[in-house]
Amino acid sequence: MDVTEAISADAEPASLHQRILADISDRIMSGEWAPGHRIPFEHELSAEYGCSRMTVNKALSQLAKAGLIERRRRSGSFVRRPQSQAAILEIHDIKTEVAALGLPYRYELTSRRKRKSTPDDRERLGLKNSGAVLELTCRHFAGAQPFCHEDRLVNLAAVPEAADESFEENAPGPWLIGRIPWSAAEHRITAVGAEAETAAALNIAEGSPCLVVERRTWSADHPVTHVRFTYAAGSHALVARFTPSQS
Amino acid sequence: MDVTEAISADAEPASLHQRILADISDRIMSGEWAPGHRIPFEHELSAEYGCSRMTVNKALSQLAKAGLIERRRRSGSFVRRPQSQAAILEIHDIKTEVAALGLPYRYELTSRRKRKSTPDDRERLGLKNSGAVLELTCRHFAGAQPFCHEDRLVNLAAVPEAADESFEENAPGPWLIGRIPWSAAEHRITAVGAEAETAAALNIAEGSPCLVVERRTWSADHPVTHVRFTYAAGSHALVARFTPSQS
DNA sequence: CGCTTCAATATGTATATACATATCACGAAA
DNA sequence: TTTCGTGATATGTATATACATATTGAAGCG
Repeated sequence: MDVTEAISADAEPASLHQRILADISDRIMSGEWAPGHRIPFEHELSAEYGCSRMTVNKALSQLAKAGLIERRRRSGSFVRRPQSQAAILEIHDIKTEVAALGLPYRYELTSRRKRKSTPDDRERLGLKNSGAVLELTCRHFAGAQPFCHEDRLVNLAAVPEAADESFEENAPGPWLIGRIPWSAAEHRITAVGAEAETAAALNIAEGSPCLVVERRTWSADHPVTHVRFTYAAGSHALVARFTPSQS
Repeated sequence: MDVTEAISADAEPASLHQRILADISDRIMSGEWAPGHRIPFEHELSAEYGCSRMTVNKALSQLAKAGLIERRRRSGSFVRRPQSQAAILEIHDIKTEVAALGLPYRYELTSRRKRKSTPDDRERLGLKNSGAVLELTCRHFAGAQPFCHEDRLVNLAAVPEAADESFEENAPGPWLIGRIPWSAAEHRITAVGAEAETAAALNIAEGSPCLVVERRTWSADHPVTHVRFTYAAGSHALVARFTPSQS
C-alpha cells in the first residue's frame, strides 16, 4: 500500500484524525519540524484539538507506519530522517501497455517445451527439488514491430494445469495471474546488449542495448514462475512513483 | 506501503488485531478466500475472536488500506482482485551500494554550473517559472572503475543553500537527502546506448548498453531536483520486492 | 407497475477508560 | 562513584459505548 496514501496536501479531510495527520505531515514536509524534532505528546495534541487521546493515537500510529515519525515509549514521537528510499513500481500488463501507446497488440508463441528441470532451471526458479517445468518463449507486438521478448519458466509442480494449456492464444502472464494468487515476487532490472536469439526475436542488431526485467514469483513459499522480459532500448521505460521511506 | 508492511506469514504477531489481520491475509493469499468473497462481518469476527468490534475494525481498516480488501457500508468487506501489480523498489545510496560490493568508494565532481534555467531545464525539473538552477555532473567509483555517471539539476529556488555548496567533497544526493524532506518523486528506468560524454565518463565504448535511472523529486509540490544516473550494463541491477496489489 | 420512503444494517468515527509495557531519571545502597 | 531498583511517564493495546453515514431491501403509495 502504498502505505502513505494521500498523506498531505489534501483539500479537507473529513475525519478528525485525518486532519491531525495531515497537519503534522505538512509541518514535517515544510521543514518546520525538522528530522529529530519531538512532536507534541499525545495528551498535548488531544488538548490542542480538543479530542481524545485515541484519536490522536490513530493519526500518530499511521504516521509511524508511513515512516514519517518514530515513536519511542516514554520519550515521545520524533520526526524521522527518511532513510531507505522506496519507490513503488507499477508493473503493467503488456497488452494494456501496448494499448496505452495506441498501437494494436498481438501475441505470438515462439516455442513451448516441457522437460525435467535442469540445474539451470532450478537456479532460475529458486527450486530445490527436481521436477517438471515448462519453458515458453514468446513475443509481444506493438503494431508491426516486436515490442517485447518473453522467456518464461513455469514450475509444473505448482501449476499442473499449465501442462494442458497450449498458450497459442493466451499469453502465459495473464493466464497465470488469473489462476495463482501470489504472495511474493522479486524483480531484477538490468540493461544488456542483445544476444543473438533475442536480437533476432526483436528485429534489432546483436549487441544493441536492451532493458531486461526479470521476475520470480512465489505462491505461499512455492516457486511458481520465472520470466525474463527483454525490450529494445527506447521502446520501453519503467515508471515508478515514490513514497518517502518505509520501515 | 508499504503500506502493506509484513502483512502475512509472520511468526507470531503480539497483538490481537495483528493476529486477526494476519489470519485473514493468509486466507486470502492461500486462495481459500478468492477475490469477490465476502469476509465475515465485523461483529462475526469479534464474536469469533472474543474481542470487541474496535479491534476487528483496526485489522480490517489496515487490510483495506493495504488494498487486500474493499469495504462497503451495509454490504460488508470483500476480497479484492489484485489489479495493478506493484513492486517496491528500494533505492539505495550509491556509496552503500558500492560498499555492498566490497569495493572502495570514491566520488568525483566533474562539473558544476549555475545558470538561469533554460526551457530544457524547466522540462527536466517540471518547472513553470524561470529561475536559477545548478547543474552538476559527477562520477561514482567502485574501486578503480567508474561505476556510475550522475547528471543532476537542482532547483535553486527550492534549495538556495545549494548555491553555497561546492560539492567537491559531498555528493549532491546524500547532501540533498539530509536537507530536504520530500513528499513525492518519480522514477523512470530505461536502457540506452552510451552517448559520447557518458561513454567517456564510464570508460566504455560509445553505444554500449547502459541502465539509466532518472528521478524527479518534489518537496511540498515544489520541484527540487532531477537526476539521471547512468550505469554500464552488467555493473548494476535494480532489485524490487513485490507486494500484491495496491489501491 | 414504478416510484418514494423508511427502517435495518455494516461500516466509520470518536470517546472515556483501563491496564500493559518500555524506558528514563532519580535516589538509595554498595 | 557505581550500581541497582523504583516510580513516573508516554506509548501500545483493548474495551464498551455512542452516534454518524451510506446503502440496501422492502413496505407503502400513486
